[in-house]
Amino acid sequence: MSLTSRPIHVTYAYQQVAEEIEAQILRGELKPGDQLPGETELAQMFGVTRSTVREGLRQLESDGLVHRPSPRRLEVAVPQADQLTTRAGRAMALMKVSFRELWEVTMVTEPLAARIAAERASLDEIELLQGLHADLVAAEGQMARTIELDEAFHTRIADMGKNRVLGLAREPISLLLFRGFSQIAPYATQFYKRQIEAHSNIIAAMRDRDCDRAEKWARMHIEDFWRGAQIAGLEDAVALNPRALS
Amino acid sequence: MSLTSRPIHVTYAYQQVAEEIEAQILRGELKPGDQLPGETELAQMFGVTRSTVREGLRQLESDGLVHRPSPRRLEVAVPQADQLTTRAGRAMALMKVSFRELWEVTMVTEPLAARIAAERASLDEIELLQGLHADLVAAEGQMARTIELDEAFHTRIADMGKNRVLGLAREPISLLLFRGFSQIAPYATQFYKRQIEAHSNIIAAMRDRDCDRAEKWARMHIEDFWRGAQIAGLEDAVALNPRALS
DNA sequence: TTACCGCTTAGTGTCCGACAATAAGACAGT
DNA sequence: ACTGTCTTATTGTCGGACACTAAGCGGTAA
Repeated sequence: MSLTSRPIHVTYAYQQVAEEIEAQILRGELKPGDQLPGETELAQMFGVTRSTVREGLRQLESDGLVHRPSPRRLEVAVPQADQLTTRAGRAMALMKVSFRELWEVTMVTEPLAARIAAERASLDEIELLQGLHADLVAAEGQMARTIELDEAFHTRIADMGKNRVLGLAREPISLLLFRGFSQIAPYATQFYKRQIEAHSNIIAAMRDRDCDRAEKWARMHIEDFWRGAQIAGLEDAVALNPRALS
Repeated sequence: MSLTSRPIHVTYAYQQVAEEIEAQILRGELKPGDQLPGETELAQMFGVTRSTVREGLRQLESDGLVHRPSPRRLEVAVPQADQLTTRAGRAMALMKVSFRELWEVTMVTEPLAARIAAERASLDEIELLQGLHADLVAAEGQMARTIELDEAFHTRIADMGKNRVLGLAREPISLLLFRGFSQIAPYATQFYKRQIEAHSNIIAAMRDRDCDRAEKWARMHIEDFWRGAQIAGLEDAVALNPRALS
């Protein structure tokens, strides 16, 4: 007997509060920056206790839909990318994703990022990127710093393409992947040179507005990374959560 | 004058509760499926009231780190992809991302998905995909159903590649993009035929384990989508939140 | 024995009331 | 107009309370 039973949806009061406010935000009745009534008032409005409202608010807060600049102000939040990044990164770490999985995706995101950056970046932005690259060159030998700067370099490129979807999608992935570099660096000693070469070429290509070249160098750069992972024998190793390292 | 001010981090009790439990999960001291102590006990452990514990738990709950199968059981959750999808989709909708942004990324994710699926999918999986395709063919003319099935088709392909990172990254994007198709469909009448053709060819390529061909057809398929958007003049239109349509 | 059934109980969801700390706004002084 | 003080509303936290129900227990029946 197959009796199609939809799991009944018991909605607790605090959930309803959260959902109602969420719905209003999603429908645009509440716009980012708008201030919400105080807890007591909300409690009255919904006909529940303040405790109940609070639980709902905590949920919305951690959903990133509302936000407290100060304990006194409760306002509709503009969605924060880093919130999502944290969450996605955590999820991937808990899922124990392998470097291979991360790499495969990075292998398409970074070239795309380089391509559209080459197409759209302003000269100022390219200059800033150059500065970041200089820092990276100067940091030769310091692994932790190198990783941090490399990651920043790639994120910057992604931002330059002015594609927020790409930014959102790639950030948690590149975070995990590049951080993981600390595990492979000891095995890939000549990686630094190749990295610098690749970065230089990407910048040069961007100066020339040569999308194809920028894309190609980005791809080669990520391929190099993979070679390092192969040498280190970490292709199917699990990427660690950056936040768990502290 | 640039005075580097780190924003002081006032951690309220409920936050500390949440953070402490989160840390234990991330460190692996608490593994998915583990049951947590009751609220009263937690309150004693942390030396706070139950109300405070509850607020912390609500936060963790909506973070997807813990989860209540029944009100009595509070256990460490295995991260749910759909939670992240919802959140990311909401964020993108609120950021008012354009079809162009969505499309640019989809243009690299879907071909990748097709490629690795062609490489790794089992014959059974390909068969199942074929079935999905048949449903889609049968649904000709019904836009809503077509969109739904198309979306399912692409998601299925992504799953077949056994890359969870790709799955996580592409899902919210494709959701927004394909749902958006309802806005362009009226303008792209011959799209259905091309869609079916593309899907057929992808499946055929997968049967032959021809990664390149699978990738190529996926790319063409997504390109077609873009042509539709161009005809409809929606390249820079804002994608609507699917959840806001209800 | 195993399977079923009602009872007990611990734990949740919600409520109420309270209090110290403090941010925000009003107000006054220069 | 700017700065400093005062008031007050609101938050974070507390403690206690109660109805409801899921889970475990023990007893009964097959």
